[in-house]
Amino acid sequence: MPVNAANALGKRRSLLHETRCQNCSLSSLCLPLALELEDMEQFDAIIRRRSPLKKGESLFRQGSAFSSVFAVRSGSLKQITTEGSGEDQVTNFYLPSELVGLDGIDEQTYPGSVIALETTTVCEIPFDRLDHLSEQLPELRGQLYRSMSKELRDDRKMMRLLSRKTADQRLASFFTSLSDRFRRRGYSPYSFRLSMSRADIGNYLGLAVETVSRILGRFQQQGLVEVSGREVNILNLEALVAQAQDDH
Amino acid sequence: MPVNAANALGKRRSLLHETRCQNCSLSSLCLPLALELEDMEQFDAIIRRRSPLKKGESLFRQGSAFSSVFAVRSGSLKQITTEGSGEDQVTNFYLPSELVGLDGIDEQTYPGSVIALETTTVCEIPFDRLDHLSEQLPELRGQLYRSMSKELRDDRKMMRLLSRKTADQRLASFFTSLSDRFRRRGYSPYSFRLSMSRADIGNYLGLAVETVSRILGRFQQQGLVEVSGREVNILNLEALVAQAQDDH
DNA sequence: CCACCTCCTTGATCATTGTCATTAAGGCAT
DNA sequence: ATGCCTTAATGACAATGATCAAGGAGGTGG
Repeated sequence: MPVNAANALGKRRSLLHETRCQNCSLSSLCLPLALELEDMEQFDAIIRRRSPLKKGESLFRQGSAFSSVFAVRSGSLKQITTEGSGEDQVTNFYLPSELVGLDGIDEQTYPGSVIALETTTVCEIPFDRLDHLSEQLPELRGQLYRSMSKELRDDRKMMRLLSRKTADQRLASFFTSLSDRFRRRGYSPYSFRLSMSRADIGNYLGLAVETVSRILGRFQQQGLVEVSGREVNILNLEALVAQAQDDH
Repeated sequence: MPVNAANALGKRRSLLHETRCQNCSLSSLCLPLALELEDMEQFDAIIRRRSPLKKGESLFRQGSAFSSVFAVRSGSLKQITTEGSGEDQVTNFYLPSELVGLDGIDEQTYPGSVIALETTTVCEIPFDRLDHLSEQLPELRGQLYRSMSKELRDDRKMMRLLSRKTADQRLASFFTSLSDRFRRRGYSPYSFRLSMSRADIGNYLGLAVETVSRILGRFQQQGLVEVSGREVNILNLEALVAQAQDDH
């Protein structure tokens, strides 16, 4: 019994340890990044931890009532929006530390479904409490503004990609952007695993699956990358970056 | 002299009248829309009025330091971003009551130049003062969040348009969207003047100018619209809306 | 009022990428 | 392991929209 109790305590402590912002390895990237320890505790107190999502499970569905934004803790997700009877459209991929659901504030419903691409854990941040806390914590407020602003900026990049770049440039951009995001998160920028399918990539980039396949093949022949299934090895990042630029 | 004084006073009053949020015809659409009269006065106090921009003049240039967001009071503008040695990309058009510059918060520089398409007046809202005021006025804060969220949502729509819609659907979407925005602002949704060139439209929609011209011609033959130069008459809005949808 | 310059239109041709079809490979459950 | 079902690769063909070329319209300044 004492042993069990000790175990239970240990478990609880480790759980607690894992799930506090102060101890989170993402704290330098995530929403509370600008907060003092004391303030971070306040922020920490409004967070709701979720049990992990399994691959394919949805965090929320398009059209459901907006209540929270979510910070990705581990794993990855995609956002898909369905319009009319039309086909789904992948509008975003989310990696750890990124904020999901900000586009639901305006109309108080989520404009797309967000689905786990692998086993994924998120921190749920009830928006009304976040807003209220942001009243007292200017740094938090600023970070929230910055997060939204950054997403706007990224969207502009995406629009440029979709309206001006060739299929090759799109794929190159996709890989260099992923590489960069991994680098920022402390992972290898050269070697990673795609958590999304070719279909997801194509849909996101406005390309047919076949085109994605073909170009991946071409990139391999050119010695830019080495792709085996979903494992990616970037062999020549420079060249890939150059390729991604739409000025030549 | 007394006459002159009276004139001057009259001028000043009318200027004052015109330039206060309470009296602004856009107050039901603009940032302070949720504010009580008393709060609106506070908001009003931080606004800086700008002398009108002439056609082609820029509100700010890409890369210049971020300091303010701007609410369009009259006229219209376009945002263009230049990347590398690549061509310009039109990323947005702004109509009265819309907020310009929100994508500059994150990196503290404006990610694109914003240029008047006609004689245009804007209200300048210094961001630090806006942020500070938003601490005391939850409604203002909420409206700011909503504005950014709406822009994110609109961006998703644009991405969908760019990656999944045909040229015809893009043009149809463009017209129905404009129509709707004019309607909300109390103008005719059927008859309006385009302040942007065909080149701007094409660039924005990811199409060549020639394609824009051709499709406009086709729309006229089909009796959907009547276009003469930059004057637009929508003859069959229903059909145009149907055309804009990407499900058939 | 004319000339010039920009903006717009229209036609012909070409290229990129999508679609269709088929095969191969990989993952998961029985 | 075996087989099924999903995912990926590759080839042939077609289509949408870009590019190139040239002419017309409209507006602005001399």
